[in-house]
Amino acid sequence: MARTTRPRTRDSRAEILRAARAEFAACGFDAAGVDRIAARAGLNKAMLYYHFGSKRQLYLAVLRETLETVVANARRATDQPAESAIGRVDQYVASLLETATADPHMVPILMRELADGGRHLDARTLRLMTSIFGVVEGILADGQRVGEFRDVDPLLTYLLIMGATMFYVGNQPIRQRVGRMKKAFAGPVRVPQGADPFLRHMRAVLRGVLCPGAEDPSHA
Amino acid sequence: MARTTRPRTRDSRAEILRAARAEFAACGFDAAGVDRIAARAGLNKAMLYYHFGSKRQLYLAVLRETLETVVANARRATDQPAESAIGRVDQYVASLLETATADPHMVPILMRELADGGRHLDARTLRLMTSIFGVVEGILADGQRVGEFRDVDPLLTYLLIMGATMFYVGNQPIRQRVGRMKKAFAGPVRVPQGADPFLRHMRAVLRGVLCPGAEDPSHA
DNA sequence: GTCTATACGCGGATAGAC
DNA sequence: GTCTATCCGCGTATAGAC
Repeated sequence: MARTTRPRTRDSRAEILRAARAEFAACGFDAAGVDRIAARAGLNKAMLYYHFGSKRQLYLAVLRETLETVVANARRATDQPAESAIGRVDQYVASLLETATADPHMVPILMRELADGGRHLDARTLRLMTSIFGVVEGILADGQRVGEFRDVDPLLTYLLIMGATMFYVGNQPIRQRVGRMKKAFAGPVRVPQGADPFLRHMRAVLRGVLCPGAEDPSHA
Repeated sequence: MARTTRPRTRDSRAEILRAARAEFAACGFDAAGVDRIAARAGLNKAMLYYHFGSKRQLYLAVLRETLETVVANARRATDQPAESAIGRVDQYVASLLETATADPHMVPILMRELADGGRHLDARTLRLMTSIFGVVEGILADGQRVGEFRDVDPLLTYLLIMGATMFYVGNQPIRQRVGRMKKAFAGPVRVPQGADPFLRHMRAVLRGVLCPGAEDPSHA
């Protein structure tokens, strides 16, 4: 009964959303073209306005879907009871990286909205962003309550994880280009690829700042 | 003799660059308007093309100027001989944050170019980006040589610092908005502001991951 | 629900006078 | 070096047939 859309619209709505995500990721809101979105979706431009009303509402739908995925994955990953609070932090970071890697459009979309100063965010979408922070905050509070964690600032920790992850994923194109033209450069710079080096690094970083007296062997 | 531009152009070139930086930061390359840039500069649109040839070359000039500032400030800050390698890391982070705060257009410009996958970067500008990495790499190599640092990956460390700094600065508008509408929210979330909390946090983070057996009191 | 056709302004870029 | 005037295509959005 909560069927707001009719049963058999084929899936033009979903098709438009898919196309819009790709276009907004590639161009950003202002530079995105509704013509291109419609073409990518294999539909006509008028259908965009029939289903979403405006370019902006379509963009908001894409943004919400993206943030909802991040929140849902983070909650699912961290709700599994782990043996320790730092284990839940690890699960959060891994979930974030996996989400960001699974959809190559996620990082550009979020980075562009950040560069826009959150200009297009309405209250509901803004709450979604704070929900992601809430996941980190909850884990840190738990760890601090049982004395496993130091009293570090949750927002700074949240931004550290988010910034590092977004940059690691978002920098991949540039890293590859630099690696390809490394002829004239002296440095045999090992360029880390894939999830493992990053996750190991972040485990070391977060243990170092969160856990008191951690002289763990995870640095080898 | 190396006077490529004539003495008295008033400073229309510089004025255009200033206006272009603001516009590119606010909109990104594709969505930026040469009309708006010319208007902001108090000049005519044709002057843009007279001085820079194309929108893209103008954008590249802005990008290079930005990156050159980052590199120059980072080198100046870290070339001062410090008592320890970790002290030079602190100086690098502080220089980066100060540069990013001094010019409010820097972070959006760099984040948008990152979201674009470095699409507009030519070889020369790409080298400028690697120069910033080179600064971090040099400090880490020095510290590792004298046994002060662990053998952490320089690129992952570079991305950690850069990502955290860009997100801390770039998130300020959203943080302020969230703080302003915190009525309906339970959490009395302390929102860190200014340079000091961030720099203290980063000092703790980087000591934890770089320095072996650091049970320092900087966490209080 | 899906399409075609169209309104109408703004996009980058250039020509040419002064 | 600086300006005005202009080319021409693409931008979002809408009207209305089927």
